[in-house]
Amino acid sequence: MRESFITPVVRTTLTADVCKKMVGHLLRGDWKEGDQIPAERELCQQLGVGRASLREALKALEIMGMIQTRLGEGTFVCGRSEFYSRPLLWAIAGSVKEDVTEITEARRLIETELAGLAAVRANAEDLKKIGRHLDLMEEAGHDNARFQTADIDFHLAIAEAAHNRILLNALHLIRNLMKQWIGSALFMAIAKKNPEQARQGMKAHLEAMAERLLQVHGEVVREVARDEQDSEA
Amino acid sequence: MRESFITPVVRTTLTADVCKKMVGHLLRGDWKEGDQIPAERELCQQLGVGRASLREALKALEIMGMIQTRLGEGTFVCGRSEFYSRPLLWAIAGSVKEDVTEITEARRLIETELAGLAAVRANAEDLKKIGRHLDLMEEAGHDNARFQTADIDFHLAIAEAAHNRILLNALHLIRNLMKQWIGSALFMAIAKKNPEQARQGMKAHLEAMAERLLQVHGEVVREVARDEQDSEA
DNA sequence: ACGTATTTGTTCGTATGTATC
DNA sequence: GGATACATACGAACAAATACG
Repeated sequence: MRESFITPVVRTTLTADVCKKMVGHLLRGDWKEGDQIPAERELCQQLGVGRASLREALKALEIMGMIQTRLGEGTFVCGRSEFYSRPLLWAIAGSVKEDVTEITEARRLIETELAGLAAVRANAEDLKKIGRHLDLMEEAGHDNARFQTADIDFHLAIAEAAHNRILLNALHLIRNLMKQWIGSALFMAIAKKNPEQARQGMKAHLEAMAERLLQVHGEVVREVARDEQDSEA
Repeated sequence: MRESFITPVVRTTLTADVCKKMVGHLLRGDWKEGDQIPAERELCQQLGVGRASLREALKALEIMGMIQTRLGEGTFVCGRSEFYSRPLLWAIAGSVKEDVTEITEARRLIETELAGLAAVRANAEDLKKIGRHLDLMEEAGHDNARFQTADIDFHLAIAEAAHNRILLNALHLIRNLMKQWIGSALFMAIAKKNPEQARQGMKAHLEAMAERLLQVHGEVVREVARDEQDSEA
């Protein structure tokens, strides 16, 4: 059977096709998180495209956070959360330095609600993880570097206990803008499965940090300005 | 004063740097929506990089929906909504049913809170805009296309009245996944500056839409599956 | 209607820096 | 240190589509 119409030419670029195909592989699970995907030159042959076209697709996927290439090593598959949040990061990149108060507000909202969800949904494993990070924070004492790392993990554990990846990613984004501490009352509230108390606990701590954040913001602004000068030169 | 430590070497690729710089131009407004940006070879010289590096950055931006290249014509700047929604399409392409639930939850949270903020912060101009879109929704009647457009603008107007760009952007991203209607009770609550009533109003409407969204999701999955078959052939 | 210049699409060759063993 | 594998980056060249005189 033959088509009587001339097939309408759909103009697609090789790069886009390759991109689509690779996204398919990634989402279908042919390439799993942490896997190393074939080398560039090998992929070229398999796909039957030039190296430049492949690299353009690869770079696009990397900037979107789906894969990560390490010089001299190869290309590896990133986790889902990474690739969900990366485009968001680009999207808000322009508004970041504009207004810290808005970010603070957004964070307070998201984190407060996540704490509430966590209080309802956290399972035994979640609680164990949260408690472990809380211990690490205490152990860190006045070692600021260690404390911050533990603090970040602590917040992340709570967010994970809420079991909502979208909000988790949103928090991921905002988190990088602020380093801060948190008390133990919050953990207790979550452990006791008291959503309202958990919300209030988180809220109070975050509000207490708002002032300190405004100070930090000054440094961030200067840093950003310096970066732009560098790239401008 | 000099640092006694060796500066930690930060490894960045040329492509990423170029990408960053161009995003800066786009967000800063040097290149506006619809504008044609300089030709590839011209940009190469201006930036002092090879064409491959530039093209990799360009392709990444195109796939993210920030720019659009047309063969034989040039490269043009896309609108904001385009570049907000594009990454989501990639992300959603392989999402499973549970993701939709999470997205719905995230949206309910954000939009609910935005409504509450709007009730506190909306000024006269905001209210006028919200009211206008509400009128358009009523005028649309059973014309679904018109109704949806008006509805989207209506939600957007409320979000804008909250005066928080971070949350607005987040909503922007999520909004494209869902088309739905909203009643007028919400508007009244906002006009009356009643935050709690506004929150409840928005919440009820969004929850009512959750079921319908799960139906729509089935269609999306089928559409994506068809696209993949095409690209496989 | 035709041809030319411009612009993106695509490939290849080559040189270099980096990580692993 | 050396060998190997890999990504990084540049430049040249040709193809394809479009715009413009």
